[in-house]
Parts: sequence; C-alpha cells; structure tokens
Amino acid sequence: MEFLNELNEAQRAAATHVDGPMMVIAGAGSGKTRVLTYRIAYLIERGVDPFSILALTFTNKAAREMKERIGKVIGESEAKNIWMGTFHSVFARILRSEAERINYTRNFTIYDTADSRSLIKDIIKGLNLDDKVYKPASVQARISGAKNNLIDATGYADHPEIQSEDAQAGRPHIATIYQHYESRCFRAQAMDFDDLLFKMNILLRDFPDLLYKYQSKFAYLMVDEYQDTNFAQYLIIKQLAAQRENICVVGDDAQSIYGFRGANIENILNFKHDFKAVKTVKLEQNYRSTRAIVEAANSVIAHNKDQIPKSVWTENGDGRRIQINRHYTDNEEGRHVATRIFDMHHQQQVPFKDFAILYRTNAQSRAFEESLRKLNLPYRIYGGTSFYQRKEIKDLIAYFRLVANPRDDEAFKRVVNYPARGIGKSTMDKLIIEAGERNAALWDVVTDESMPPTTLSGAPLKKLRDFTNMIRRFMADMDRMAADELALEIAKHSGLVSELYRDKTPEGVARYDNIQELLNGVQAFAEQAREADPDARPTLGDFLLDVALLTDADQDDDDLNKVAMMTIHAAKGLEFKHVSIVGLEENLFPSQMAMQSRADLEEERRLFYVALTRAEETCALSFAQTRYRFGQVISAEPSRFIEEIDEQYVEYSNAKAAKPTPFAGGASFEQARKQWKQMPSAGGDTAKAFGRLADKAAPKPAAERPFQRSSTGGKLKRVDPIGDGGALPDLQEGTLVSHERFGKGKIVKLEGAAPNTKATVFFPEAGTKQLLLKFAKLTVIEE
DNA sequence: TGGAATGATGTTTTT
DNA sequence: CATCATTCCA
Repeated sequence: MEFLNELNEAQRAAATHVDGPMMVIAGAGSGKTRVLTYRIAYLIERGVDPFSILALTFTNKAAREMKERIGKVIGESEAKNIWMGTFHSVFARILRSEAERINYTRNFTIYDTADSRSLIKDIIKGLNLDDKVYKPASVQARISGAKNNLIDATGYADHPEIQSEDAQAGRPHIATIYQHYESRCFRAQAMDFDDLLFKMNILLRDFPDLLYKYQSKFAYLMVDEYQDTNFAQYLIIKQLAAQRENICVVGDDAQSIYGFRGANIENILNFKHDFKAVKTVKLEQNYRSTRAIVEAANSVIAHNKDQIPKSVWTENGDGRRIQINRHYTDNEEGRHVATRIFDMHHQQQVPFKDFAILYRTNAQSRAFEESLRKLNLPYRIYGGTSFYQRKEIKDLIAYFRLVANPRDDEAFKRVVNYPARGIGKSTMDKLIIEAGERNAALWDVVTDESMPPTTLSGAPLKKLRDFTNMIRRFMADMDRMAADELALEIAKHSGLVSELYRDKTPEGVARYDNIQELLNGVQAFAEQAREADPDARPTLGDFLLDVALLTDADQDDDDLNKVAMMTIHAAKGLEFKHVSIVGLEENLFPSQMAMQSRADLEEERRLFYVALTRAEETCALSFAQTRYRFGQVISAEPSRFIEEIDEQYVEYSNAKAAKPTPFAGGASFEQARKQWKQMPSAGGDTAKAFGRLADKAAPKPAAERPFQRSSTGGKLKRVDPIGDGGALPDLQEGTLVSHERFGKGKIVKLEGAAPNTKATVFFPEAGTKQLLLKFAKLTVIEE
C-alpha cells in the first residue's frame, strides 16, 4: 500500500488505525481529508466490506470529493458502495426505508426552512397569537433548538427551564405552537431538516431490532467535522458505534462555527469519556499555507479562551504578509478587490479559479458581483439564493412533491392556484379551516367522497376537485413512468410551462430556462441512476429526496475556472491560492448579533480563523468606512479582528507606508500602522444617506479620488464617492444634475460651505430633495 | 377572484 | 433596498 508513503508520521498513524475508537484533532490545512480518504482505502484493502463503512461528512460536496479520491486509490466500483454523505442525506435515506415504523409514507416530504416557517406562521395565525410577539423566525429557531436536543413538543411543554425562559420572554405559548407544528407536519407526512435527525433517533430508541440492524451493518464509522455536530447527531453516532466502537472522528475545535445551529464543541471534548481507550492523534503540520498566514491565524485564535491546546506550524516559506485595505465605501471595496484580481490575472497569469472572495453575509456579494462583471471577470457565487430557492423551481418541485405525497399541505397551497385556476383566498381559507377541524390534510378534505366539505360546494369545490384529479392522473403515472418522463409530463400538463412561456420579459425567459434546467437535472439524475444500475427505476420520489438536501454549493462544478464568491461558512473545507476576506467591520464581522456574549464572539473569531486558513499564498483583508445597509449609508469601524493579528504578519497597503518586505517589521512600519489608525473615520453612528452631517468625515485627497459612471446615464463628468462638495466646482443654482435614484433634476439652491454643502434639487420625477453633496452621488449633466 | 399598487419590515451563518 | 404582505380596485 504505497499510498501510505505520502503521509507523515501522524497522518499514517491515523490512517492505519483499524479497530477501536480514535479521535483525530486536525489543524487547518493539515491534510485531514487525505487521512480520511486513505484510512478508508486502507480498510478496504485490508478486506473490510465497503458496504459496512459509514462516512458522514458535512456537505454533499465533501462526500463526493472523498468518494472520488477513494475511487482513484481503490477503484470506483468499490468506492461507490461506501455509505457516504451528510448526516441529513444518509439518515433521510434510512428513514425512507424504515418510514412505516413511525407511520410515515416512504414518500414523505422534506420541508425546507421556508416551508416550515410558512407552516409556523399559519399556526400562529390560527391560534390568534400576535406575530409581532411570536415572530415566526424566532419560534422556528426555538423549535429547531429543541429538536436538536431531542426534546419533542410534550417534553418542551414539561420542561421547567424552557417554560420559564419562554415565560420570561413573554412567549408562553411556544409549546402550544410546537404541538400544533408537530401534528401538522405529521398530518402532511412531512419532516423538516431537524426531523431527519430527530426521527432517526426515534428509530434507534424505539426499535431495538433497527438499532441492532444498523449497528451490525455499519461496522466502521467515520465522522468528519466532528466539532460541528449537535446533540441529535452525536447521539446517533454514539448509538451506532456502541457495539463495536469502531469509530473515528475528525475535527478541529478551532474551526467550530455552527454553534448557532446547535453544534456543541463539548462533543469533541467529551469523546474520551464516551469511549474507552481512545486513540488520539493530533495533526499539526499545515501543508496548505505560507508561514505568514499560518502564524497570523494562530495569533488570532490565541485570543480565544476555550480551546484544545495545539500548535499548528508549517515548513512552507514565509510568503507575503496579510494585506489590509481601507476603503471609503463598500463599492470602492468591490472595485479594489476586482482590480486586484484583474491585475494578478493579467500580469501574473493567475487563473481565475485561484481566487476567492469570502464574506460574512450573503448580502455582501452584490458589490463584488458588479465590479467583477464590469471588468469582465468570470465568477461564481456559491450559496445565497440558490437555484432551488427560485420561485419557478419551487413551484415545479411543489408539483412533484404533491404527486409523491398528496398530503403535503405546503406544496398543495403553493400550486393549487398556480397557474390561476380560479381558486381564491376565500375558498382556500374555508378549506384550511375545515382541514384543521378534521385534523386532515387539505388533499383528504377535498378528495374524501364519503365526507364532503361542509363549507364548500358548487363551483369552488368543483375547481378544487379538478385540481386533485389532475394530480391523481400524475400519481397514476408514477408507477409507469421514470422520474424524468413524469417530470416532463407534469411540467407540461400542469400548465406551468405554458404560463412561463407566455411571459416574454427577460425575467420570464430566464424563469423558463430555469424550468428547462430543472428538467435536465431530473433527466441527469435518472440517467445516472440507470447507469449505476441498469435495472434501477428511479422514481420522482427518489429525485425529491436528493433535491431536498441539495445545496447550491453542491452543484456540478463543470466550468470551474471562475473567481469563487461565498460566505465563510460555505468556504469551510476549501482552499484557494489567493483569498480576499472582505467587510471586516465591527457589527458586520464580528456580527452585531455576536457582540453580546463571549461565546458568540469566540465563534466569530473562529470563523475569522477559518477564513484566514483558506488561503494558500496570499490573503488580503479589507473594510469600508461606509456601507449601504437597509438602504441607508451607515458608517463603520474596522473590525477588532484586524488588530488581533500579530502585526509582524500584516501590511497596511493603503496607508502611506513603503511596501515592507516580508517580516521586516521595523519602526517605519509601526509608524504606518499608527498613521493608519489615526486616519479619521466617519464615527460609529448611523448617518442617514441624505440627512445628517457626518462632520468627522474627512475629504479624500483629490489625487486618489476615483471616477465613476452614474447609472442613470448622462455624460460622465465626475463622481465623488465621498462627496466632499468641493469636488463639483461648476455646480451652481440652475445646474442640471443626475442622481442614481431620483433621476435628472435641477439645482434650486446651494447652501453651506464645502465639505458640508447642501443642495436643494428639483427632480421632475421624484420631487424636491435636500441633498448633502457629501453623500449624494450627483453627476453633472452637460447640455 | 385576480392583479397591481402601496406600505411595512427586516438581515448572520446552513442542512 | 428588496422582499413580502396587505390593501385596494377592476
């Protein structure tokens, strides 16, 4: 097994460990995936049956990659038999085959976050509770938290601590909502994401034969990213491993970033107590990054109190310091990052795929998207509003869902009147009330001939029945047709395709294309299944199971040479040669939600650690002093995390320092840092875009002032992102100007001295506005 | 009943 | 600024 020679001593010790519990503490970039891969290969070469290996990863992508890599070592045909996937997808598969034990159909629906929130909203309304007090999102979070800790609705109501928490928060009825939620999900034969873990636990708890079955089946367990498991996941693992104790967990407490989802670092700390004679291996040598990056990351994480002591080190070269860039606006930040990529690509032939832009929140992607597009740089955004969240896709999938499981109330409500069938709100309200009274699914109320709805009759009832009859026809075809065939049939005969085809606006065409793409996706899925097993008859239900747990990040990376943009969470486990971490501002990163508690702040810091350690060669940080948020310009201060980096690994690119050579340190540098710190910023308070003065803001030196084209047209004159007033010398009363939002207008009055000049402008389209030149992006229009 | 227009409202991170 | 939800009118 010569592949073992590619491993260092610690890695090899981990990869060749066969029986008994093992915990691998793997620092960032220490070759953990390689170890997991080779360990599986090693097991199989030693004669372990691939079918008896269960490897749980955090993302589908990680699972796929690992499978591929194992395939290269031991051959694809063996590799494909390994049980490998995310917790959710593996247990969804098991639940599907054991569904009847818990009185579910094997075609149960998986409710996504939106479905479950809409159901919760519904329940809150039905209980006549105030949705200002019972905010659906927080109720959902509360229920989710309970499920992750294996507390059901009854347990929730009986839990003194939880009850007093809710009472104190003024929301004593969450227990009731939870009870309804539970029964409504069951009524609809639906499980939410948390249920996949919760019900798996139920299976193992209530059916000893099943526990035994899966304990015997999975002789070897491996869990990646163990630090991110929550209690529900932990207990499944623990139970499955209880018999043979052949369990290997891999994790890094420093990279635990899913606390908000119930992940519990304790799981990693307690592993030693749960199993006896645990072999522990620490992987501390980093192969990924330069020394500057490794040390910078180390210096940051050292600020955390809670951690397992370990020292990540590298033999790699020093590399370039972490570059820090200050910007006046978020748009300028976008331009700068894009320009840097442009330059490096053209001057040093760096391929696009070597770049990544990482941010804290999805909303930040916009500025970068725009700038990259302007420079014609190819990019790909991972996550965010994924393909599967688009309205038209959800609509068609809702049809699929309904055909697979007609009791799926959320799907029913979504498409019963789309395309329009004359089934309006009042009809649906009656139906929903009646379903509630009978505790039956909407579908059952409509189709139960023996007990017709009492409040509905005549035309409305007929329309509803026409709809269910149509779905019934699809259902009848489910046995005859393969997934791809049926999908096409549904798309056509539901009227959805023709509805979209009629819409010739650019958006409509895009939607139509998306539907096409989804249908192609079903086809690809079916063909792949047939390829793997010629006798397989992939059903629409199989496809749904797959698609419900897919994320955008899992989409096929066919055309790969693109700049990658994603949240730091999504970047976990990935690496890039050149990384830009953007938006390093207080209240953004760290997030303002995390400012309250030390634990939350430490999680943010670990997130920053994860971000830094994605980089192989260079890492640039940036922040803006003003940023659009909620449609307002707000000012921001640099993130505390920047200062936490040991300064010998940092360079402040646009402070006026000479470019220091790596690690030169020295007085000139200190000075630059000081200078940079003293640079005036707009202060911490929110300043309205067109309102109050932010007198502390200093004008930018004219030489640095960039030009930019106004989006509303008008000939390019000059634009001033910070707007210091003096920048538009030929402004006077009567001048025609153009504003991004308000369109063209005429200056009526100018008052105040620069930089606080205020202009009164009359916009024919928007009325008279008072604008502070400092902030308003005005362009002079030449006659 | 359906659609358009208007107004309130909210943003972490993900399976 | 977006999206959503509610409202209002045909």
